[in-house]
Amino acid sequence: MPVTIRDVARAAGVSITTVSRALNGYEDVGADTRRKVERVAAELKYRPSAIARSLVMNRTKTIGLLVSELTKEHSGHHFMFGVLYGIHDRLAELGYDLVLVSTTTARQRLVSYLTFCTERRLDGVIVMGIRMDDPYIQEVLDSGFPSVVIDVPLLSERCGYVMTDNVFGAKLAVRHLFAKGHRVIGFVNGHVQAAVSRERRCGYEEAMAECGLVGDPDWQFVSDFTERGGMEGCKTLLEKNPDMTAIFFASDLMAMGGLRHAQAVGLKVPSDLSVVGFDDIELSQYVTPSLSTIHQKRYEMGTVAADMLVGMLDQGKAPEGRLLSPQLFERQST
Amino acid sequence: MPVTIRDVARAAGVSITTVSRALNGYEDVGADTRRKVERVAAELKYRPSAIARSLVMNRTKTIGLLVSELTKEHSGHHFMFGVLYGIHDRLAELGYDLVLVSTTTARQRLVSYLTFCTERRLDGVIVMGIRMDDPYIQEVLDSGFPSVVIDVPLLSERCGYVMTDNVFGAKLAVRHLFAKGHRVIGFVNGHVQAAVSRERRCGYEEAMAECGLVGDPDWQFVSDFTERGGMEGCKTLLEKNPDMTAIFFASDLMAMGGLRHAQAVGLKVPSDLSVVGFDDIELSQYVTPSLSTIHQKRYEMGTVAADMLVGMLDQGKAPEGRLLSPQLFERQST
DNA sequence: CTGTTAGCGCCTTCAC
DNA sequence: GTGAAGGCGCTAACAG
Repeated sequence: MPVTIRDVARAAGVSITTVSRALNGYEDVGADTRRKVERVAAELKYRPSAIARSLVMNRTKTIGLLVSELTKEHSGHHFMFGVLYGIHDRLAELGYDLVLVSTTTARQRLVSYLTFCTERRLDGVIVMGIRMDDPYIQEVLDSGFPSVVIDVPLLSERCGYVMTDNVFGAKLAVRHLFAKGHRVIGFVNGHVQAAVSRERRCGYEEAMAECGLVGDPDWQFVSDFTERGGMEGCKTLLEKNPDMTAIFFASDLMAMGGLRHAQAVGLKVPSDLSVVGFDDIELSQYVTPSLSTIHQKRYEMGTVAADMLVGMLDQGKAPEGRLLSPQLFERQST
Repeated sequence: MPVTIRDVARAAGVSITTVSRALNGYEDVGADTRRKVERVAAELKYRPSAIARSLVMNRTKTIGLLVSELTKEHSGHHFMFGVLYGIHDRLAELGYDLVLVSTTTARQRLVSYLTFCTERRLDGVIVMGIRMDDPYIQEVLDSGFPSVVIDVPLLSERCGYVMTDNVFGAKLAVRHLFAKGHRVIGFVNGHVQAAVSRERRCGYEEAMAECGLVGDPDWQFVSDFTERGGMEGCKTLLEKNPDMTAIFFASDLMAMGGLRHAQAVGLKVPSDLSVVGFDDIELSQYVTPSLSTIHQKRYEMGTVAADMLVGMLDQGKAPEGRLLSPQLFERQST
């Protein structure tokens, strides 16, 4: 039904090839021929079929965003949205489309990510919000599909990554609490399957050591990034360590749980207990007391990931590992 | 490079046609032929090219999500994410892909939505977060592109819509405040370009009349859905009407601004001033005092929109207008 | 400079 | 039940 290149060729009285060349900016076309073709194409409202082009060029100019747990309610959403924006905006600038690929749906649990990507002939993928132990994701990465992973340090021939410098971020948090006079500083971490958890823990321990504080295992609690988990972590740490005056949470949502617990047991924040989160989700400005936290550059993570992937695709650049510096945002909870 | 249907045919010792039929579940294929083809296809890890199929079938099984203002910071995000999830999940179940189409980027400001949709040969579009007066969007809707619009009541041959029953929602809010004993109830609305604003205003005025309250124009303020705008609206209304004891805001974010202003001028919520929002964004549970609000079924709006569009596409169903009932969530601010 | 000839990978009549 | 053509809309050699 739509007007094809053939229609334009006929109307302009030239061959299909010439139309193709004229419209794609090739130099070897007569100036007036080109003008005529352009005029006719415009008059006919010709829209070249990206599908047909993809078939012959063997490139779809489309990249997939692989996300797991893209469900109604999930603790990682706050973070992922920001990244999504960055990815989308930059990809659009670079002339790439973005299709969402999630694994939450019944249908997609049957077909692997890899099948999906291959069938759609995606040029590359950006992976986000996926646990390191996800069986399907490994398949994609092993397949040599050009990819960039958010928040997991995986580097190979065709796979780069971008993440926040979590070690540094955790150090910022601990140093801040130390500077505020705290000496018994707890740490509530996220689940072990997240690479960021390892790094944040590492940063916590290193910073504690730097500050000359002994690291007691009882000062740490492994949770799951949820608010409920944060409450539990806060409760446990305070019970085990009555002298604890500050806790660093590996996510804002967990810190919210911490604030809630403190309130429940009548502890004043920040005077009785100081709290630092991680992420700087929007919520953290709004709660009372507002939450001091480590800000991650979400949007920038997205643009960097998009740039890296397209660089690999269009310019054959090598994938790399990029660390973005986080920042401490001091608010009322410390 | 990837294995094609021809490779499978050769390896199975049958024709391309037979492979196609066997793999696509046609009946007129010998039982053992089918088994053999399936086995060979699996062994070779054959992945049919969605691109090639699209070209010949003239259908991409891809729908576009048109969003404007998909920027780093925007007041509508909270709402749009929920809808996005619903759309994506349902579309995946139905075998459709979702590509994001936004207009924020430099490149896309040059090409209209319509051009984009046509070139990608999208099967349909879902439109969300777009002002009614957006010049480009009209182009898409006029073009007869199968579409479903979120939050704007546009109904035509190829265009349906889904939105919350905003009139009813606003009434819920006003009735609730009335039931709490308030008689001077203000209303801070969003910008006029949003269809929902008209409806919420309508619901406010009708409910006021139902309650036997005279509607003073000074009780209303037209703002812009932002927190800052909400602050301003709250301030203005209270200055003009010192006896005002309750305000209904057309969005939670504006209500946040209201809460902030109240706090700034030393008004206690809810005793001095009661506040009701609209949307039930996540924030509203976390602020202190937590915000009473009109809950919108965001995820469901997405699934309904996806169902409607695919119904039009796959079953030739007629587009329709669907209203979803909101709910009052009573919290501490009233 | 421009047209002709081949496909890209797949589905679909139409014969056998 | 199966295969042989033809073509979806476009680009890419290769000739002239």
